[in-house]
Amino acid sequence: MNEPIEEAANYSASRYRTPDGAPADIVIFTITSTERNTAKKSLPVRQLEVLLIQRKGWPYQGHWALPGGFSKETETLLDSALRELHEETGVADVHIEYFGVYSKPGRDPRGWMISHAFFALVHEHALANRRAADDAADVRLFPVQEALAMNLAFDHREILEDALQQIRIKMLTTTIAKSFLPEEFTIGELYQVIEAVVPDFEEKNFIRKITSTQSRKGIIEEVRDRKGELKQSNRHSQRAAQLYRFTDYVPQLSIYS
Amino acid sequence: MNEPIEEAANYSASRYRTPDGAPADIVIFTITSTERNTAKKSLPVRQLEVLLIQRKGWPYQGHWALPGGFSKETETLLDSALRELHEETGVADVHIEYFGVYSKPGRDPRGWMISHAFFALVHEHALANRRAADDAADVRLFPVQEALAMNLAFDHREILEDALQQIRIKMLTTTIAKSFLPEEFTIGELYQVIEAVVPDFEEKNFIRKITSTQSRKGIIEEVRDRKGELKQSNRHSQRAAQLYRFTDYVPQLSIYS
DNA sequence: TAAATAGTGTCTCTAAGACAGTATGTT
DNA sequence: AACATACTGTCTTAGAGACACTATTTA
Repeated sequence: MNEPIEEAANYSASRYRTPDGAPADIVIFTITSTERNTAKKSLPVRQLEVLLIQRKGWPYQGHWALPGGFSKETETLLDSALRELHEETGVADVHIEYFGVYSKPGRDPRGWMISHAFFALVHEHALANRRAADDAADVRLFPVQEALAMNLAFDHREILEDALQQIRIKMLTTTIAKSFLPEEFTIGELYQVIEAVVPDFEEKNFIRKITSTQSRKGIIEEVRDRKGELKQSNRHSQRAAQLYRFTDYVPQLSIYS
Repeated sequence: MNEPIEEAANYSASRYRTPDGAPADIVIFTITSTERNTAKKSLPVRQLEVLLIQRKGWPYQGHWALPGGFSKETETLLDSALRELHEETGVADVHIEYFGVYSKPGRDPRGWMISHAFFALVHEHALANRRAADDAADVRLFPVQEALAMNLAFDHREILEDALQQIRIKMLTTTIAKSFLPEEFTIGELYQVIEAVVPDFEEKNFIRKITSTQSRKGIIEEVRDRKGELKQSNRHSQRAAQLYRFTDYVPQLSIYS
């Protein structure tokens, strides 16, 4: 920026073909809870779902697609994604993360579109008051397995697969589980959330490991009330369960130690 | 793609401002070895270095920058990055990975440029026959600490910082160390490579852990010659050291197990 | 024979993993 | 009292962490 301005005159940017747009597409995940019909209190069934919109116009009219929109010159791609997320769901202040670019020639019949993919992790209740935006005929949550079997618009199936792979890895290596949980949660709830995202997750002594292993016990901490008493919840069982919250600590993983 | 073609006529893509280009920038890392001047054979000093080019024209003329180039409509961004990497270094078939997008308004005085950042990990000897490309006045390797202290073009310092953070995490959680090592290497060499990328890496019983810990010993394996004898090397010491190679196994890390 | 790297012995403490057993409080 | 979840006891084996010690070869 410290070059003489007149040099710019010698630069011709438009000698080459330029992209026709830079959309941001968002894979919005949530975990829904459904109560089971049992004799006593029991754990709900938790399922990972993804928000899709039904396209109103050309191309792929009537097909289900990931919500998204074109980025503007005056904003970053993250800004575009946040704007789109807010338009589509009314939520702000959630976990959102960039995870990939899709640039295969011919992927969009409208022209040369380089698409930027984000994933967002949202509480179920935050999606209560969603509505179809201008460019959508309908908005719905689909279980991920169902969405993967659908004939989605563009290369959105590939994007969804990649997003899913990403959050499976991150669920196990970071504390993103907290995006799906209330501030204070039980070990059983945490276990269920991990299971909903990573189907083959299985830890026999989960409660042991996470609460009494030196190297990991810093991840979560017991919740106490003002009197310093341990705070418990019996929302899922007769026997009350200890409540925990995440700390700010994130362990550094390594294959060499 | 199963919509009637004539619908496309109703779509006007150019109602909005479109990007002026989608460059791919590459952070090319290598580890250089310098022999120490000691009485006996000794381990070389290994240093992480990054390849920079000196810009020939406007903007940022004379400044050092990451190599990069504009993507074309007929290729993916990975193709652009590979093309650029090959032009700049003559190498193909190396570890290259996408890691981020840079879209802050005003980041490039030439216009609305959304830049895509890759990192590549290259053997030192592969950079022997590099030369300045058309758009560069000079090409050189810089130690990363030195590069970070320079006044790089555009937002390339930020990109370099992000790339460095990425490879530090990946050095410890994946087997990218093999990109910097020969096919067969000693434990001492592996340790040095990790140290060069992650300065505060320290494992007292490294050889123990990596060779005799059940959960990790699958990462590398001892090399044997045709007769089945253990193969050793004395390139860095009087006492020969066992040679190892990476297997295809990559451990799955988790904070919950 | 000393330099420089490579590797082993040994000890203590903590964690992993399995799994049976106990705890709690409603319907 | 049976259900459904939430833990705890106990045992065995494996790994971490520290650090002094031995091994190998040749300038």
